[in-house]
Amino acid sequence: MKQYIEKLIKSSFDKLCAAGELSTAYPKVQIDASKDLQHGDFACNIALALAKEAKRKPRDVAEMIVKNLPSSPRILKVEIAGPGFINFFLTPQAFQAIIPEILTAGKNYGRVDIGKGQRILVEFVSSNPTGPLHVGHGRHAAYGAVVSDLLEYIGYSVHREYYVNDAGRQMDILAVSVWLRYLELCGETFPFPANAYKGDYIVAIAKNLKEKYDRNLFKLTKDVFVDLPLDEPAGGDKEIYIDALIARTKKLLGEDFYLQVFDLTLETILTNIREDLAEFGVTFQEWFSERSFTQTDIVDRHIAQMQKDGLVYEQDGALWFRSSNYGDDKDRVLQRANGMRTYFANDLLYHIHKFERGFTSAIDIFGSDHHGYIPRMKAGLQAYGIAPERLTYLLVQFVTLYRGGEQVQMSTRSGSFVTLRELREEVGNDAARYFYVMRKCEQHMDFDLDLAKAKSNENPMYYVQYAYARICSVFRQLAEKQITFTPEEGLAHLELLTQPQELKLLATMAEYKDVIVSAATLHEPHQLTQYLRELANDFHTYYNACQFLVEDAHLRAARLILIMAVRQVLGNGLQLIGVSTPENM
RNA sequence: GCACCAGUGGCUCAGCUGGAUAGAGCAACGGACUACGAAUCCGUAGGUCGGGGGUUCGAAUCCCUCCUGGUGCACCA
Repeated sequence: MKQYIEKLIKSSFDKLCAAGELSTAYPKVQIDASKDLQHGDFACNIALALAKEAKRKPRDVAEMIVKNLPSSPRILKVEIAGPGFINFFLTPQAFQAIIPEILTAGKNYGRVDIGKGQRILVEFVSSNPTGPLHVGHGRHAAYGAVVSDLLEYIGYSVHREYYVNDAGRQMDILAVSVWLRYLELCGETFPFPANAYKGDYIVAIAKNLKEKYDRNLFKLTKDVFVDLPLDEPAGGDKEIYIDALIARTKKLLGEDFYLQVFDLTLETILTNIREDLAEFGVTFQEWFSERSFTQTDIVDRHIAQMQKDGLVYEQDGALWFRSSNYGDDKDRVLQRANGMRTYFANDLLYHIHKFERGFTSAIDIFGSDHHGYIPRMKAGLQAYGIAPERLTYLLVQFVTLYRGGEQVQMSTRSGSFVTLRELREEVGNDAARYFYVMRKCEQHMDFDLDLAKAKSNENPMYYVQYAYARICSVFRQLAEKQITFTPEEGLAHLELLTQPQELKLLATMAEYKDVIVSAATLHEPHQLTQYLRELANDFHTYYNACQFLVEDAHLRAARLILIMAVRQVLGNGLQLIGVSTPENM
């Protein structure tokens, strides 16, 4: 409808230009659905935008535009108001036309083709496989999934990717943690390292290890801990201590056995993460392994290329990337003095590789604590000749859990955290999905478990689902009362839909496409939850104001076809955010 | 110290590519079931949009500055 009105305005504008009344360029105009019914259905600000350049009063410009508007069966009247807004009042027919459009498109109502099939890579969650997903990851998962689905809905070809950090020191600490628990299961006792992973899942993996290998991986405690530096509780440094312990473990077990422990640990945790996400309705096209990527020669080749291009220099035995030439605060190390590549080096090349794989753009959904990382990554891409705008960072703020009015303390290392799985079991997938995307991503989220569990009417998800179920219930009543109804009957009498509540519902439904496009392009799923609440509210209001199953067969059919369209839009929206559409509750 | 995000009714938030009287929900108060589900609806009350400057026809929105909260500033990942 907006586009339609814009066309009318453009036509009037062109006419004025041709007549020499106006000589300015067509400005950026805004056409918005009015908040206040007194301001009509849509308002346009073109006169205010033009006034300055045309050197006329806004209201005069508005008058000229209105005078030259082509007439249309969809426009009831046009008024000039306030400082120079042009308000459009639509005819009921204009609203009613939305119903056949919705019902014809069905599940695809709302789909548009803005993306034109462009390939876009969305990387999200990418949590280190060092433990189960917790509630923070859940927000990333839900948000990333909905953003991806929305982009797909507007015509992009979306590739959802999980970057598996299966290399590096954290993974070694994890493997050692498991092995030490294994030793305990073999009957050894010793103080557990301060910096090791302590969650129950570590013990569970150790049990598997014990079952699979019995005592084949066993080493005596005294051999493991002999001549190690002091751990933190003893006054030492926990980082130095754990590194020494990793080296000792590798030495005692040998490379093959160490890898067995490592792989079993990784596989167990990764499988758990995969299943957890799948149950949450979040799936990926690709699980991209850091380890296998860094084992290729791509990384070395790219670093060599950067050296050749003069983007890199050597200092204190390390290899530095001149990121400060590209807007970063300082230069960054790619290769440490000990010959090891930094995480940044691998990650940068991974991102370059994304574009080499043919994606026109990429989105990274990261925790907001990574914000400082963005400039160096963009610098790296730019240095490589990849326009930094092709990579978009979406930063997701933390989730704080409240239970019994108190903040739940969370720490991955100490193992005291609430997992996504626990959350899903407590509040259900639907509520979790809905709540996670209800807030814009950069907004810090307080998640009150008691409230979410309460399943009271404070939960906006129930409100929307209830509207859907209520409509289903009406159609069940229809069957019980053996009233016949066909969509054709309804479509034939749309002109009977003239009640204010009916026009409001039609107007809200007509906005759906705009909401989808806006939510998708701005990566703001909360716009959709907000919209669904409004549509549900319009329906509930209608429900209380008018009866559907009335005597008059024509009116009845028209009303039924209307709520059928409402059900379609509610269903499409709920599906997009990954929430079920129960026919009764 | 530098950087990023946030600061809107009692609470949780929307509005932020400048637009008409700042919107919802919850909580509070008052109403509506002999009708398709009252898990609903309708109404009332409640706000110096963190403070102060500026830009302009117009600022919650843009600029500057200050204050508060969170986060980040490794040859860790």
